[in-house]
Amino acid sequence: MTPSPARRGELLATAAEVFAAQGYNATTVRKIADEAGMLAGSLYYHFDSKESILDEILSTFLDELWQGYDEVLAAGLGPRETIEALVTESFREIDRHRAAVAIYQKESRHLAKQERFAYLVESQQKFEKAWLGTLERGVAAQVFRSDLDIRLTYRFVRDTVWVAASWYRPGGQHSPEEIARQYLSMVLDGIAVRT
Amino acid sequence: MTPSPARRGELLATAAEVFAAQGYNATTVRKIADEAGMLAGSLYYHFDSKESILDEILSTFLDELWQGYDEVLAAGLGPRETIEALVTESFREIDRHRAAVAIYQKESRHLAKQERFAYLVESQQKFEKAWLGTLERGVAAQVFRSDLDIRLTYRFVRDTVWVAASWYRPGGQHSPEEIARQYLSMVLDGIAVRT
Amino acid sequence: MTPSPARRGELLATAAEVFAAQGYNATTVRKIADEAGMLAGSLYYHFDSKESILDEILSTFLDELWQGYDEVLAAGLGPRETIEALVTESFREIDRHRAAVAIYQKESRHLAKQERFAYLVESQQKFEKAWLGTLERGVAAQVFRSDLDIRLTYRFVRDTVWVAASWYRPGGQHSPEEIARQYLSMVLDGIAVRT
Amino acid sequence: MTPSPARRGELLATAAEVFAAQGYNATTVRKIADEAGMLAGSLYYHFDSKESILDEILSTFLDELWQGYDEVLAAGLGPRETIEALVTESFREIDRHRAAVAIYQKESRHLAKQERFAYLVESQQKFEKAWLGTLERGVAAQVFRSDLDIRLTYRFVRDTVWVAASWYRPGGQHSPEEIARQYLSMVLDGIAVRT
DNA sequence: AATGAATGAGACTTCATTCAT
DNA sequence: AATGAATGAAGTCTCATTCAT
Repeated sequence: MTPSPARRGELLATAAEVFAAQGYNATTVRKIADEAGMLAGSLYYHFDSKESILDEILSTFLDELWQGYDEVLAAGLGPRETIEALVTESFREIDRHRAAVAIYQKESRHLAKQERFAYLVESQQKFEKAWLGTLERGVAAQVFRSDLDIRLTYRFVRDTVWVAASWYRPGGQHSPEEIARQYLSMVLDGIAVRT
Repeated sequence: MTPSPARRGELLATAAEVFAAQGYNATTVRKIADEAGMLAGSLYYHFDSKESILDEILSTFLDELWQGYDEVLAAGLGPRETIEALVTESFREIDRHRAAVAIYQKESRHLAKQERFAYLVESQQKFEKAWLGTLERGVAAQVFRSDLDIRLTYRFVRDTVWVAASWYRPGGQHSPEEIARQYLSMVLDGIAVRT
Repeated sequence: MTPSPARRGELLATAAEVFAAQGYNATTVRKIADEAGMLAGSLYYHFDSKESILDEILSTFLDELWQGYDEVLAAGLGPRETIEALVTESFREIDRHRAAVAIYQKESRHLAKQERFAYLVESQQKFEKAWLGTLERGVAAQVFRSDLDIRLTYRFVRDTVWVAASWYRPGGQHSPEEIARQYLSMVLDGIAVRT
Repeated sequence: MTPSPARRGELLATAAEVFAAQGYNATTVRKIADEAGMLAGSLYYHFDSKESILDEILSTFLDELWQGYDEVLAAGLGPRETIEALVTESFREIDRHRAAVAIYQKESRHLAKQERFAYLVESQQKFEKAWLGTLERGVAAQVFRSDLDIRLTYRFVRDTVWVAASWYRPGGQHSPEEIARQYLSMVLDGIAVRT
């Protein structure tokens, strides 16, 4: 007999998978229910609405993400080490919450317009502050190049990490840590051979 | 009986803008019509269906993209120069077809399942062949690092370029060529200061 | 297997209150259960259906009402005294069954169409016979005015009494008997000062 | 070819009729559409929602009602004449808007809780002020009896008039003015023969 | 070229009801 | 007696699409 919170969790995972695969709008509540082996109406015993399912998926993910990030940011590491830790943590989150990350990527921009999803905007601002700040510290400390537009660099690093969610499959040949290592190597040192 | 091509073009541009901002599924035909200053039904004088609007936006974009790419690929450049030319050309396309690129990014994966959009799959395959091939040539020629997983590198470079469409605004402070130059600098040489 | 009659009675009272406040159709079985401190499904241990709850509320009320009315009608009073007694009895019923009366007022018309609630029609016919008959006797006996349309008078007196259920609150400053006295005074003698 | 406002008006009248007959909640949007000879979805070309149909029915009715009432109240009549004019005006409104009045009677109490229908509360307050005030003036001027509870009298007169909507059928044997005359006669002078 | 009105399929949601525990 | 979870029918609403004008 599965107790209630476990069932909710299962349903959320199922829903996240479907949202990620088809897009939130293109996903019907019936599709989720089918996947969960129940009727569409039955979902409403567990959740208020389709939107609240989405909400719970995203907020749960962001809560966990920030737990990891905050720990890193509080550790007092140097700029380069901070970037390395954040990227590694990010790939771990992608590993754990692949579906949620994919949804976040695809939907957050237009969801952010809604009152209910205001926390997406907040999160994105904290995000920017953390990364951009670290990069700036690194430039000041002459760890990162100063000849690049810093905002461009920020976007480059940020995108570089998160787009991975669109093709990443948990249980593939590379562990999240290995992918992080290679990504960091490219981002930090480039793909060209040094001459 | 054939409606004026100029009007069609305007309507396609309007539709692309709305699709990019809200997502294809979340965009109603009425929203497009509103934006174009007409009623929803009137769009059907110009187009067969909502889907055919999307189709025309994407295929027009890809046609132009491949015109540029094919020219680059036919020029007989070295691997590094080819990558540089492809990236630059890509940013030019983003500049010209920002909305179409954004739509492509968000929707191509699930559209590709439909017969009608089979060309998206073809294009993506040609794409992979061009980039991956160039990277392999580069590794062989000892221009690019050989210690990295080549598919990871491919995804890294590819995504890194195209996600830019999600934040790029034509007419901003950097020209597409300038952005390309900085991106290339990061991708090729990394963001870390050389020691 | 028969649940306790006391619990049934409480639940019926609770349900009646909610039906009266929100209307039968607008009342969900869950709302009743909430009010009773149980879950919706649990009501079905006590009752067959939502409709049977309504049925029991109304039929219980009408049974009691007719007990009182029949006593009055059997007492062999004169027409004026009969009207006085019926009105007084009516206000006593409103005092005892306020919710049921309010429901009856609002829902009886369309419920009457259903087989199950045929007794509402019967009751209404007996009702009309009792009141209209008494009024006619009164006109014949020159106790009531003969210059008025008798059906209009009937409706006037009937409605005037029962609508009171919509604002009456048990335990207010006037007893049912006092309200009956004032109503009768208005109905019989009018509100204008005699000249 | 019926121009748009006329069509709206027809649909509103149809909807009002159905709402009055079956109750707002028990009325399905499909029933209204059937009655209007269209499909359920088609109603949404003309109206935002089922609720907005109800809103428009009620507010249109109240607007017209208050136009009539305000004229009466501004005429500077004595208390008895004011009551007579208000009652007559009320029966005229019942004649014109029978369905709307019936809906108002049945639904206004619980609708009033919603923000959107706040005007029902306002109207009801103006209503009370107009009638109660007139009655008080009449008592002071010794035109109405002073031995009755004035609020009871107010409810008596108010209910007396409006419940008529529940049985009134336009085009019956009595004109609204004739019904008003008889009601006023009962209310003012009572139904008992004077001795 | 465009409007106004409607269609019809299908979406999300509600809710009375059932039933194993 | 009551819970927790689910069913299934039905309800409101949305939206791409059609078509006479």
